[in-house]
Amino acid sequence: MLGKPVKKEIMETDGPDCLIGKFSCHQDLTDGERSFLQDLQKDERSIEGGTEVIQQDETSDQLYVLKSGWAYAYKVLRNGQRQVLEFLLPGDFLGIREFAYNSALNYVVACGDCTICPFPKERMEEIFVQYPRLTGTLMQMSTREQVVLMERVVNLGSRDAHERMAHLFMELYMRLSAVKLNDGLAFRFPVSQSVLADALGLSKVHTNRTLKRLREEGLLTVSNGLATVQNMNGLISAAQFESFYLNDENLRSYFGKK
Amino acid sequence: MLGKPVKKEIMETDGPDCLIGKFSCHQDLTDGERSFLQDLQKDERSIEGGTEVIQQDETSDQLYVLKSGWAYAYKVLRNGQRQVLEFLLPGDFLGIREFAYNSALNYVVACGDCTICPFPKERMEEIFVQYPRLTGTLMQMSTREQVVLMERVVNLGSRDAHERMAHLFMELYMRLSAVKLNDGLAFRFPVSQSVLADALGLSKVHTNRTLKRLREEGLLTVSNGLATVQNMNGLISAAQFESFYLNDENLRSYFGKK
DNA sequence: CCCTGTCGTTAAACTATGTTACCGTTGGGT
DNA sequence: ACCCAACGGTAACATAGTTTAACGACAGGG
Repeated sequence: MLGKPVKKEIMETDGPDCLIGKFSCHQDLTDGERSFLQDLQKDERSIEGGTEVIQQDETSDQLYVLKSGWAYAYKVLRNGQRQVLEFLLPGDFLGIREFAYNSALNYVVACGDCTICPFPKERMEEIFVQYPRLTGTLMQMSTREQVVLMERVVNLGSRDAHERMAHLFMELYMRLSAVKLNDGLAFRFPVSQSVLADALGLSKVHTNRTLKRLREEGLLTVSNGLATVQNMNGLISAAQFESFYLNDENLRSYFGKK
Repeated sequence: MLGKPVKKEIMETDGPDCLIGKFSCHQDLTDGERSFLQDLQKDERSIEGGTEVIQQDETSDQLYVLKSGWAYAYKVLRNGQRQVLEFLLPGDFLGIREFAYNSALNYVVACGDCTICPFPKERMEEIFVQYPRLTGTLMQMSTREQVVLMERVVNLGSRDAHERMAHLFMELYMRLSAVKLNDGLAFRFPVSQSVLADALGLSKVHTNRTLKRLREEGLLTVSNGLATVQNMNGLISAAQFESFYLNDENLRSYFGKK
């Protein structure tokens, strides 16, 4: 608990190619497409934990690829309540939702140190005009994110605290293992209980209680920024988790591949 | 279903052009684009209330434009719970979210009689290849839907029953009045309390209580399939409603227009 | 015509979750 | 070395929301 001499850090498999990797999941890339994508990531910035990458209501013409580390998007209501909308993992775009708007609709903040690759919004328009195949993939990715959001709506609307939390951890586990960022049944989880509470729409206290219950049931432990699934089947059924919506095999292919 | 003699029906301003109208909000259309869109709606079908247009887990290569009437999308959990994900209004696409997947992720069912225009999924791909400007607009529309979903996440995660219900009615009012389907402060609301409950993530009983409270506070009445806002400012502040996210003026333009 | 099912409505008892309050540990700043 | 802020943890109490159950209105079907 203390000296953490061993603090085993899980590799963040970033490499210079996370964007290409992401698109490759959906389609085979031509050389032209490949070098276009590579060009988007030529710029790279390190930011430290807590940095706000995107500010609600502010205008920016930058988009980012999250290359390593975690971030989360949140909104603040007038009464001060904060709602975490989603966790962003390596390979995700930051601000792509805002690119259709004149100003950002939510904050995005790094949770733990991150590497991000900024590029100007206008480059998206190049895609529409010059790379119809990439556009199709982009639409697919955007749809996929919508589907994840819908699942979150179900989570908040229809599940109780216990199911909800189990579901969130399953979602994260699946998303991380899709890009090999898990370490067997464990994964890095750089999220405080209070952020977790705001993601689940629960109070801090109840979040803590629920976490404790998951631990006592032998389903999952979280400590020291590390989450470990102790009983996968148990967790899956506690969450009523359907992996379906996250499964790339269920994605329809438009252009070559899969 | 049959005689319904007087039942004041509010006009559903459909016309043959709801799709074109929708795209025109985002960009000026060329003749080619216009006739392509018109072609998508050449087919037209009437369906009666309760018909399931899209079935969870089933495959279809049809997409639809909802030309008149309301529909809603929902999911069913293993324990039988139903979560309504969104209400679909005239001019909306049905199934566009599924078009990236091999099979549908949720049901879509008509609430009240509807007219829909089916067209094959493949026509979407034509858009990517042949109409980059339409593609950009499509991305914008998809982003917009995501933003609405995010607002729904906030609603379910951070607001209590009263705020939540007020917010939903404000959202619907705004969306309807954007396409002139309101009648002053009133609008058609063909939704039973139990569907409403499943949309808000509340029990039927509490939904009824909350509706009663809104009525007693003089904010909103719902009866006989008709919702009437009695006190707009009151409703807005009860909902902590920010019209921002629904406002087309906040959309960034890529290609001509606005 | 009655019978049955759906819908809105309300009351009372119960329970999941929120609130407030407090404690110990850790780590960074001065 | 100190202090302070952030964080995890827990208990006792307060309340929003659920569950069950019951009633009337209404509509459709035989």
